Amino acid sequence: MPKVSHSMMLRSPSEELAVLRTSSLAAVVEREVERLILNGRFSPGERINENKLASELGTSRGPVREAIRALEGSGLIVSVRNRGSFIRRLSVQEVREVYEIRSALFGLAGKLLAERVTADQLERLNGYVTGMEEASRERNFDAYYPLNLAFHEFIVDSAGNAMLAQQYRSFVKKLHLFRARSLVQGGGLGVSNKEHREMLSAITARDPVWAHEAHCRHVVSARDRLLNVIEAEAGKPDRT
Amino acid sequence: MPKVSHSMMLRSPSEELAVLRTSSLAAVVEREVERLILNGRFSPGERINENKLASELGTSRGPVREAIRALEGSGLIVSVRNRGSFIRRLSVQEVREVYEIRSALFGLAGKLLAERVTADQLERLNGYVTGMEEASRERNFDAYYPLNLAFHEFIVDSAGNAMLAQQYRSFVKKLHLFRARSLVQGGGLGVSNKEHREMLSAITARDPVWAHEAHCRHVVSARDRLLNVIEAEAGKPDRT
DNA sequence: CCCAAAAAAATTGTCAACAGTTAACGAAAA
DNA sequence: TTTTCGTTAACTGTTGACAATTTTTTTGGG
Repeated sequence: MPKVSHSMMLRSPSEELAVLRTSSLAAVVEREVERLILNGRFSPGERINENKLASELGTSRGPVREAIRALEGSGLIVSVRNRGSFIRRLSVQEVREVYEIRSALFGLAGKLLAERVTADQLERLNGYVTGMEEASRERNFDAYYPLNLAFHEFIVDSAGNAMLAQQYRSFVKKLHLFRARSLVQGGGLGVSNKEHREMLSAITARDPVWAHEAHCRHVVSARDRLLNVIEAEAGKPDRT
Repeated sequence: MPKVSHSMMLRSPSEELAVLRTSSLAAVVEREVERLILNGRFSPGERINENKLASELGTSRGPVREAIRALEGSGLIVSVRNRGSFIRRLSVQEVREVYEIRSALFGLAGKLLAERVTADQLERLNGYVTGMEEASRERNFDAYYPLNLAFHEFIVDSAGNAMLAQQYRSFVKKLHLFRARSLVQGGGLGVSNKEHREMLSAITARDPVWAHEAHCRHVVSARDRLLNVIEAEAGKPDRT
């Protein structure tokens, strides 16, 4: 009896079977654990109990261990022999490192996109940006964030470098491994919109150097906003 | 009885045990398989036989499967359910993608290093570059390549971003997944030396923008050399 | 001789059991 | 009361077995 379906995305039994035919149980467990991490159901530093997880997902420990190793390979989990596997916890320094790398990757995406962008793509990019500006004016955060996410995804997906897109996503995921996940995507709507506008201008102008500059800066400034908040928090320790 | 030691780096029995106490068998297998891939004992596209590998390394299939999943997570292996796991094979397009990313990462390393380089580090960098120039004059390839490798490693390790260093290495490893591994590190000693000189100058000048430029260009030009060779090979198909 | 279907072998996917290690708990001594 | 030691429980590491699938070989017909 596959308890899997309970805690997973809803799927019809036939679909469930179709998935099991092409991807191993380990792969299913891997996706599920990643989801649990990204949703915050697993917190950074938390230990993963193989037995518990296996019975919750209705499998044995074998596939669970394989899934854990896969996630370890992609940097979301850290294992210590005989002690267990833990959700990776990023220090402030490591968050800084992630942003530096992400900045370089996103800058590359901007540059590549500027060199190859099509009219259709420009139109869609414009749609995202004006949409975000509108949502921002209306203080409609629930509309803003999905648009913001889609905008960034669209850029890295349109750059013509699949590995780059995958790596970029991998580093965005890593930011969920910081203790204060909620702070990461916070703040600075007005500033962001201005930056988005410039990115769009650079891409529209098909200017790779400018686009690289603008895209890099956008991530760096997101990093600075986050570090400022962290520093502010460090000042007034308590409150939780 | 651990047949492991045969195919691995030589270690005394006590050391062997010390390793086994801190790293699981799966981790040992993972390192070993990675070594086999990087040494070319496993070729891109080749299938990995779990039973065979397990008995060769003196373990059971469990740790082997875990190791395979870890390597899948870091992008060296691809698995298909019920068919097996295969050493990943990179297309020319994917090689191009790897170089683009590597260029961005190495450019970042150069920029960061230019901002924080110490006198000691400058001296060592200078040593590498003059060493390579000397080896190049003497046509001493056996001396050149280790120096070249150490030079690049030293740069990414000194940039003050551990994750960047790890990622950079990961992408260099991926280049071994191209069918013609041997071509990857070939050619262009004179040109490389000129580029190395400029990189050193930019770092010495502590000029982040220049260093970024120079480091990026260095990787791009390595890519172009490789792509030229590939194109030349495509012209005259046979010979193997 | 070649092709298709069936049988056999090989290989992967999953599981349950066992061994070894670590962590938790409680009792005895300082 | 605190600390230390020993016992017990929980958990991880590894293995071998079994089930399911794919690949190879064999066999029979055209």
